[in-house]
Parts: sequence; structure tokens; C-alpha cells
Amino acid sequence: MKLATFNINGIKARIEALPAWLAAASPDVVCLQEIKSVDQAFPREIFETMGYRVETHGQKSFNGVAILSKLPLEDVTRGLPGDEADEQARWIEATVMAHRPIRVCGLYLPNGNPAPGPKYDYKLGWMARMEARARALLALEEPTVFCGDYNVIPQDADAARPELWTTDALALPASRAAFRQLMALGLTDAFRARNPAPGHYSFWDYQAGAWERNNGIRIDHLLLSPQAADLLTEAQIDKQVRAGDKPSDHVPVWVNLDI
DNA sequence: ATGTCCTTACCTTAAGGA
Repeated sequence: MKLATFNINGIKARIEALPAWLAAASPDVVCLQEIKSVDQAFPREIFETMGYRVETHGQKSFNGVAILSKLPLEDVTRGLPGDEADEQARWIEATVMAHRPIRVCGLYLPNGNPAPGPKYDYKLGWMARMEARARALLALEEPTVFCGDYNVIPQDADAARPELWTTDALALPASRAAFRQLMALGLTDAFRARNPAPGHYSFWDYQAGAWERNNGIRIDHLLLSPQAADLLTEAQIDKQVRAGDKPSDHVPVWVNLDI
């Protein structure tokens, strides 16, 4: 099963690039972030025609996540537990009915800039809530994948120019500590596990010629439960998508699971 | 670290977010 994560930075703006990548890459399941659309406005027919089931958790203008799947989905839930007052659409879960069921969580972790400040407080609070949710899911000891835009550069090796990010919410020590704490629950960073060398990125800013200079960062991750990690055969970044027509500032990251 | 992009709205232009 090929499972991908892709921050598309707006479904309306990516209405051509996303189907083009789906047709070329043929993932079985894709978690999308930043759909920037309410559920009713999401162009689901385009993807249904391509053989995908479509589950969205959107909001107006900002954020919004979705799962596209060629396999049946069960028990779809929306929203990250732990704060009834949080109205930002950043979390969706579904059980993908592969040969063996696999729980997939699609997430768009808050950016947190500027830090310090209320946005950074929200980021750290959100990460604590995610850790609680991950802990509960991991206790089930089933194949589970947490994939999405984490807005965290885990290590200096995940940035072309780490010195540019030292005061940024994506790389501050507290952000990295919260990410490490999540990993310490027993998760495997799929891409890093299969590609230990530095120099692989999933995001290049639109500004200042970041793509042309390969000034990238790796912030889109698929974290695997032990039972999912046992199934991992391959993990890749579709870097060339960033050079395509009207690209997102992120590119797809995907894994193959032997399931 | 800002040479851009996306979305919305008091919509031929600015703002907020990233």
C-alpha cells in the first residue's frame, strides 16, 4: 500500500497539479493539508472520478485536511481531541481497509510563528494534545501512521541552512523537544529510517529563490507505530513536483507498506 | 530572512497567514 502526505497550499490553486501528481504517482491513500476550503466547496468529483473516496475536514480560508483513498475507509473522525474550544481544522483520522486495517491520522500541525507569543503557545499545546492522542492509539498495538505537515524541522540535518531557522518556531528547542517526546512513544520517522543521509527536503519557500538555491527544509513526515514500521519497505520524497507547473511550496512524501 | 503565493474582503488593492 502506497500512502502519501501532501500539503497542497489550497485546493483551488492546485486543481491541476494535484490530479496530475495523483495520476503519475498512483498512491492508494493520500493525506492532504491546507485544503483552504469548506467541505461543501471541495471538488470531490474530480477525485472520485479517479477512483478515490474523499473525506474532508475543512474550514474557510485557512487550514483544512482531507484523506483520499482508493481503499474503503471506516471510522472517520475529525478534529484533534483535548480542547473543545479549538475550531481549527487540522486533524482527521480513518481506518484504511487494506488486507489488514491500518489507522491513518492526517495532521496539519500549527506553524507557531512568531515565537514567542500566543501562536507559539497554541503550537506547543497542540503538540501536547497530539502526544496524548498518539499514546492512546499506540496502546492498541495496531498498524498506525501519523502523517502530515508537522511544521517541525527535527534536526539541523533536515535544513539546507539550519542557521536561518534558529529563532523560528519550526526549529526552536521547545518545538524539537516536543517532537522528540512524540517519537519517544515508539514512533519511526519513515523517511529518515530509509534515507539516513542529510540533504532531503519537503518544503522550499516561494520567496528569495529558495527552490533554485535548494534552500529547503524537511517538515512533512510519516511517523509509524511499531506495527506499521514492521511493514515499511520504502519511503520517498517526490522532489520533482516542486519544479512543476504552479507548484505548492511543499512536495509529496510517501511510504510503501507491505500490507 | 524575504526576491512569493494563496485566500478573503470594505474587491483595480490590502491584509493575514505561511
